[in-house]
Amino acid sequence: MPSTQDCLLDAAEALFVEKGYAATSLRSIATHAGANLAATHYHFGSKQGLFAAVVHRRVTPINQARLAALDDLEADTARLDIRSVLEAFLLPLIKSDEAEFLPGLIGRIYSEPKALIRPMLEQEFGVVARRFAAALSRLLPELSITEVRWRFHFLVGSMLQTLSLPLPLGAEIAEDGSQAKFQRLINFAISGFLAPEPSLGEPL
Amino acid sequence: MPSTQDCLLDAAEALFVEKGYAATSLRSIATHAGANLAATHYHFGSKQGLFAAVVHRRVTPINQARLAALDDLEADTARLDIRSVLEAFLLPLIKSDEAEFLPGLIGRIYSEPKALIRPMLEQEFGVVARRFAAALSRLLPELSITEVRWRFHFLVGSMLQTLSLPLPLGAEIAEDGSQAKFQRLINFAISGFLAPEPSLGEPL
DNA sequence: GTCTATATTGGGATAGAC
DNA sequence: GTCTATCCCAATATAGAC
Repeated sequence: MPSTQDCLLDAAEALFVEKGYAATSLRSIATHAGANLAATHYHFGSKQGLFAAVVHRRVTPINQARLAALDDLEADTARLDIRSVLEAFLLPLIKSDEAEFLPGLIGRIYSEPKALIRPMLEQEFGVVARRFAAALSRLLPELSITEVRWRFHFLVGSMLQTLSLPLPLGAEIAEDGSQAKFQRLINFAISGFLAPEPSLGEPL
Repeated sequence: MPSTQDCLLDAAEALFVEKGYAATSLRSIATHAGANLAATHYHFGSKQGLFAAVVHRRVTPINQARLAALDDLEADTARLDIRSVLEAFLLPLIKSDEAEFLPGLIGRIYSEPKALIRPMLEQEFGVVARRFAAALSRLLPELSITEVRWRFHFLVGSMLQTLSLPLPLGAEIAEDGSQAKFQRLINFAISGFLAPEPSLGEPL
């Protein structure tokens, strides 16, 4: 029997993913969790505290897996290439045991009111983003570090889009599995990372 | 002197972008617009109606510009290549006169509760997505149409990420202008589109 | 078309018994 | 640690005067 805390976290997660932060009431969370309204305040202090706990619970193991995979790669430079680094970043998303709700949740994180989420973003992902950008930069010494950061930024955007929408806009049906989607994404991104540095003149 | 309707649309847009749909009250919109609370219901019927009007006002001219640019390209096949198609899709975002609030707004659209926004998404963007995917598919005949749609999907994700966050996560400062960001994005995406079709085996 | 005033509902948070 | 009951406030929406 899961604890009340876990029931609340599970219910809150599902509802935040579906409806977003502001549109989800503590009452509905408590109801879905089979718990009492006051229990949310007892355990998490506030709605914001509950949200932070929900995010932290999922993001922490993912980011640990990412950094561990990168550590492994950097300890064995024979396997270190762009593909392996991108896989170290992306595959924890689909390999994790708890990967069921995680995609939608991470998609949500980016979209909540800035005042609420921007600090969490930097705190939860800042270290990871910097370490992966640095690793990629060493593999792409002909690119400026700024350019590498932007390309990583684009990759994150594609990742979030893939996590948020189950299939491309304008498509009929034909769902791929998560694995296939991520294989497509990694293939696309590798090629993007290998592009030459653009000339930033004004011909737009 | 702008009309009350336009004042309401402007204020609503700014607040929806900043705080999201659910977290924005009609009261605050009316206050910022210098209008009355009841005026929102008179002009737009409901909060949802106001939101739809805000989105439609910005998205329609952008999508018209996109389709017009694509029409021009397809009428002059000498200029038709991947870069020109991607530019036809992306440049209206920064060339438009009203491009100030638009980026954040489009970023928002994707993140609101699915029940509210998914139908609008398909209606506002479905045609555009299909036409651009078809154009790209003709330029990349060696790729399956499914693969092309996915790559376009990744591009849209990168675009939204770029519109939503002003600079890459983990970066210090060093802001590029919009033009430079989009040049980087187009350069990255062209290379991605030129990648060979991936083999979708299971080695993940 | 624009206002005031209000009806009605639902939100987050808390006090205090058990 | 969990409950009931309640406070207080903000929300959307509407009715009706001007």
